Amino acid sequence: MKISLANVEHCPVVSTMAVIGGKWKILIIHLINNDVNRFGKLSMLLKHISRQMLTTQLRELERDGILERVVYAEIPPHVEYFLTPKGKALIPVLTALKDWGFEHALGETGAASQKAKPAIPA
Amino acid sequence: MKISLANVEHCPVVSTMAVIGGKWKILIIHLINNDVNRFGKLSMLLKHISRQMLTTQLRELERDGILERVVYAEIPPHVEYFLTPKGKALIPVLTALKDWGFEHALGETGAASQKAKPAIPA
DNA sequence: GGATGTAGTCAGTTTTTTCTTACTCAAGCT
DNA sequence: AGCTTGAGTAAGAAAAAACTGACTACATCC
Repeated sequence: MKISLANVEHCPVVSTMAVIGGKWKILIIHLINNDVNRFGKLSMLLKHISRQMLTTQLRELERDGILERVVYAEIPPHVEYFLTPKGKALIPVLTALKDWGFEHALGETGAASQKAKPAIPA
Repeated sequence: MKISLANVEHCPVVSTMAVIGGKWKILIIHLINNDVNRFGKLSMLLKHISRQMLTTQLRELERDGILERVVYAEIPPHVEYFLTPKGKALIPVLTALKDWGFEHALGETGAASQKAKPAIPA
């Protein structure tokens, strides 16, 4: 989520949204928090994300200090992702989002149902 | 409660993000929660939002049951926006976002590090 | 009889985000 | 000698989000 200098109101909420607002980011954070920490595995679970998107999102999350990228010098390549403390601190946010979603949004809102195209088919 | 990895598409987190993920939505919710409930006032405080954007976001939030639009039959037009109970239930989300932002994102991340004057009263 | 004020709408364009398809690298196996 | 594997890159296109500037309506005030 790109936020131009002109409209950032130095608001902590906006700052946070800038970090987790990407289309796949909270999902990625959630998966990594559940020990899905390899690129291929993430790619498999997030079936409809392109590899490039996944790379981009991972890089941004890394840049923002949310996760750490650990490269093992092996062939074929082996990379693992972990949440940093800063990333783990996002869990309460995840929880709040989840709680609200459970109670108010599952399969009913216009916004949620329009964008169907499930990330992972049931 | 843990989210099943097999059902990420029914993920409440995703549903919630679909509702509040717009560029201005949490800000609008925040302002309305602080009794800024008229179009013109919102437009003034969100200096850099276009009127059309504001209209669109308000309409979407209304469609998603987050806020209620009350029209008074007056000239010049008089419209007020209020959070519904469903919308008020988002306050904990707002709080979680704000808390994380205060502690981890203000003026430091790549995504959110643009500096600006605070224009939104906390 | 023109300006004022509120809450918009409309058409068209630009910017940003996301997707598609093809390609890479280097070791190990067959 | 070629296929497989994991974790990506590159280039370009398509789709979505956001922006711009001009325009509307109508009662009241000056």
